[in-house]
Amino acid sequence: MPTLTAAQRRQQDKMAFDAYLAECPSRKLLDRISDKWVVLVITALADGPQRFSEISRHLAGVSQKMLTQTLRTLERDGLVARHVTPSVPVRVDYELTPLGRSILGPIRQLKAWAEAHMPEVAEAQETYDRRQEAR
Amino acid sequence: MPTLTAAQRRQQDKMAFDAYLAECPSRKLLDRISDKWVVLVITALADGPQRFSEISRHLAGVSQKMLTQTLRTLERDGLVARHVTPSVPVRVDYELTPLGRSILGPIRQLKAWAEAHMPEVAEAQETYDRRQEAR
DNA sequence: CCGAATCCTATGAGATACTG
DNA sequence: CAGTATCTCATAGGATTCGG
Repeated sequence: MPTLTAAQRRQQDKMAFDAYLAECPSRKLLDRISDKWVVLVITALADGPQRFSEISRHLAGVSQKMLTQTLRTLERDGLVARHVTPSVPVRVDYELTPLGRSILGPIRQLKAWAEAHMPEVAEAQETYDRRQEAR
Repeated sequence: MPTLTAAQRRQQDKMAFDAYLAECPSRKLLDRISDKWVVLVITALADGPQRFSEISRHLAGVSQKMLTQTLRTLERDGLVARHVTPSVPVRVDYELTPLGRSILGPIRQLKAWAEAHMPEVAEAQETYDRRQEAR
């Protein structure tokens, strides 16, 4: 018999995960989504379902190994759905699940931030490096 | 002599960085900020300046090597400022720069997402794994 | 207390070759 | 086309030791 209401349970669940704690599963999840390829794949899939080769072309320089690996992990975590059309040759499409779309906002912002603030970061680096070599 | 107006230049600069391209510096920047420790350090510093040991205690399980490394990179990229008080023993404080605070939003959301959606992800994993072992 | 330096191991990640 | 399987090399990251 439950001693908590459903609302209390939900509140509890919310507080139950703290990425600051090493053993907390949310720390591992954070580690998995804090990944260059994850960010790029998710933002690429924002436009709609895409085939393996389309994604591959979209993300210049990704090896098929990393792409496969990233897509598998995302599928297992429930962020991406995989649809196989058993034709010859096979056709495989990937698309964001509702859960996957729920992370789209933060991830897009991260990518946008990196692209928008490159000049400032580059300048900061030059300043830092100049200071270092002056020792 | 410039063939573009300042506004056009600004627009150009904005478009000039594309993380989808392998050689683009913004791809590397994205790679650096898409990091578990970066996310945790930045969110920890959101509360205000903190000493090395304070951050260390805040992020359970971080080795001092990773913390130092992360802080150095963030300092070089201009996201974090380092203040040394030459007492004995030395006191070192870290704080977010304005540039560092500008990324706080996206990063906080990422951490919050991981903590909030752990149950759904865990369930997705179980479903996935059950499907796999049924083969 | 804050960190640099070193050593060591596990994982990351590309290149290549092969299959349904 | 969409993978899987290996191989190889580089990097991540922990443990430990030492220094200002």
